[in-house]
Amino acid sequence: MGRARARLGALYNAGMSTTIPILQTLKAGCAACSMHQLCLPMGLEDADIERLDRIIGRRRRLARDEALYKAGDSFRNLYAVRFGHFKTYQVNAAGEAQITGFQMAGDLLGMDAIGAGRHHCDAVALEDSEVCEIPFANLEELFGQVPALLRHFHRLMSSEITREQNAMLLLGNMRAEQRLAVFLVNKSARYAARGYSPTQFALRMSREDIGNYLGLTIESISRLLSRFRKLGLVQVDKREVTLLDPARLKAMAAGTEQCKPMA
Amino acid sequence: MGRARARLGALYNAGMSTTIPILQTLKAGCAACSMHQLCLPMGLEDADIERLDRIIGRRRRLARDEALYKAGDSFRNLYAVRFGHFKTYQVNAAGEAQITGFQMAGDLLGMDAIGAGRHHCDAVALEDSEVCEIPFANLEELFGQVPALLRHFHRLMSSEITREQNAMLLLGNMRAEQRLAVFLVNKSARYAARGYSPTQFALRMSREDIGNYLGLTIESISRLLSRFRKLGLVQVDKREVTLLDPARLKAMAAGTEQCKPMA
DNA sequence: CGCGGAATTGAAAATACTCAAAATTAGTGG
DNA sequence: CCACTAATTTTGAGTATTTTCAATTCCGCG
Repeated sequence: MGRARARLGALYNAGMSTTIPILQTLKAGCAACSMHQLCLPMGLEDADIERLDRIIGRRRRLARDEALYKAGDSFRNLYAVRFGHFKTYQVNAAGEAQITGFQMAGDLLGMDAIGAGRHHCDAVALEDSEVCEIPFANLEELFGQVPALLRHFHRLMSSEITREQNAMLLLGNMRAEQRLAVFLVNKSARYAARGYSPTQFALRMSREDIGNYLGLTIESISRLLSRFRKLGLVQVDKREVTLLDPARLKAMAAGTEQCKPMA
Repeated sequence: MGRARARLGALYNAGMSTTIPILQTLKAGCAACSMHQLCLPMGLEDADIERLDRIIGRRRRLARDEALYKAGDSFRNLYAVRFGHFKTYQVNAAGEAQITGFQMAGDLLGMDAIGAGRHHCDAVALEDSEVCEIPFANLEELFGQVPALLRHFHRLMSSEITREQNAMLLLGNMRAEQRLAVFLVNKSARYAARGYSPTQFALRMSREDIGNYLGLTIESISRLLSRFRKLGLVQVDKREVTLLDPARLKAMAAGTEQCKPMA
């Protein structure tokens, strides 16, 4: 986690993480963004989307393993993921990390920093990604003029609270097997909401990240995936996952069914 | 948890949970409330506190074990705790609960319901308590007129996210001993912030509730408390706790120190 | 072709859980 | 106010799930 060094120069070099002029020119705004049904502009009228567009800052591209922000950075912007995937994690006094979430296109990053005016987790790209920078001060101004925007923002923050309460439920009283089922079913639903296949998708994160997020070790994740595979619940090829029995997985996620390790 | 029936008629009868006329008359508003430095009106000017006062609904008293709201209830109000203590918990498909937080005077309840317009956890009084009902629709109106209020509200929601991320860290990668240390140190800090002793306070919740919150069993909590007691870290009498070695407890909470069970 | 990170698998160990019983405390009714 | 009953807490013994440690294997990439 903390030891993950940015592997620059894979597809993008360090310079790419700053704004690319040609993209600025091509910038089409929220209305044209495929995520505007999920993201901050959701439900806004065209005129209001326009106003939102005007305050949105530059786009930022991040190479895999590059940090969008780090704990301790002062808070100025929220970020909307345009494409790619991120993880956010907190590091405790002993230097161990806990991943608190995985974010994908349409998700908003940085809301936890509003309270203290300072980020207290790291946000790192899991693959080459792009975000919209949303200067929070400007957004606050706009809230006064676009009530629908404010209301949606509150819904987003509230949903973030709900998401984390669900994570507490998972970490607090589910067995390993159920945790992984919940994880897979969740990912499935999130891809479905974005128009992708609910049964076939790529995990963007390492087994270690999954384990960390679910409060388990990498070995446990590996063993569980093997078990799920042997039971015909999933098909796994590297990070490509196919859910072969979504119904059973959902039942396991709900806790109404379980699977024993085979003899 | 789910089986806890409201034990009415202890100090207050069922009728007390509705508004008591004499209290309405005596109602002095936020400015006079001892919690206004921590609660929603924090940092507001007198004139704005006045405006906030005008939208605040009735006060509600709750007897021990009485529910302020239940999962599924439609969301209309936020609640500010005036005195007493609450727990919020979510129930999963299998009927098991996970306590997601303990709230005390000055805390705001219900923010997680804004997103869906519906509560998805139960909030239950741990002792006889009182809350201010804050109609959210009115609060939203006021946001447009009192920017400082909106800003503080955002800080509160954001802090709620932060709190839950810390809970994830706790549940995801701390051992039992460290979890309990964090719990005690947290309580200590929260009482200190309210002007009470940081070293001596009453736990308002059962061992079962503590265990549930920390992702441990009641037996583990009991054993850990015994161990802490034998090591001279705390003194425990029923639910009365005295922190005898706060420094050591803080070190344990931070993960820089640990204590083995004695031979 | 070989290096290195990531993932898998196995065996042993540890932490926390379950089950059970006893002790203590709180609540209820006489 | 006391006694009885129910609920909560404590403690013990045995167990289970998950971790830890270790050894391979797999794969991408130079």
